[in-house]
Amino acid sequence: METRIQALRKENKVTQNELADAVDVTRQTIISLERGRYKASLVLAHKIAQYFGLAIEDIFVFDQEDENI
Amino acid sequence: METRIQALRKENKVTQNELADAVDVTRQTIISLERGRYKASLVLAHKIAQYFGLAIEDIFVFDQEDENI
DNA sequence: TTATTATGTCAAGTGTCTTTTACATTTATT
DNA sequence: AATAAATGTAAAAGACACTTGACATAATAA
Repeated sequence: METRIQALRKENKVTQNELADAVDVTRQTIISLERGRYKASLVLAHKIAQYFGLAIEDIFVFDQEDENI
Repeated sequence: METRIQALRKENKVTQNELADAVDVTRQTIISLERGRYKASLVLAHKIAQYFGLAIEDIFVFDQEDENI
C-alpha cells in the first residue's frame, strides 16, 4: 500500500506536526505512515482523508501486495 | 463506527463464510466486525468494499465517537 | 425429527498500530 | 555562523486486529 500523505501535505504546505495535531495522533505516527513502516487504522485513515477533503481510496493506494492483511 | 456489512451481506445473499473466504480472513473476523467487537484494518476494509463494489466510506460509517483512534 | 447450514460465544496467542521519550540530522531563518 | 523549525531514527510498552480451535444455538432442509 502506498500513501499520498506526504505529497498532499506538501501540496497544502502542512507540517507533520500540524497534520498530527489535526487528526489527533503523535508526529511519530505520521512519520511512520509516510515512511511506510505500518498502515493506518481505518479511523485514522478516515480522519486524514477528511482533513484533506478526499476519500480514503484517494490517499491510500492499495496494490497487489495487499492480499495479506 | 457502524458498519453495513451485515446488511450488504443479506441484500446480496452472501454467508459469513463466503465473505470471509472472499476477503481472506476467518469467519470469526467477519462476526467480530458485524457485532462491533473491533474495527477492520484499512486493508480489510478495502477488500470488503471491493467485494461489494463500494467505497470504504459507503460501508463503514464514521461517527462522533471516532474522535479516538 | 434428524441432519445440515448459518450464526454465535469464549479464550489464548501472535502480530501490528500507536504512544512516549530521547536524541540526530536536515533545512530555513536571522 | 548560529538558532530554530522540520524531519528523521530507535526502542519499549500498551492496545487492538486477526487467527485458531472448540463448542453452542438457530434456522433450514431432508
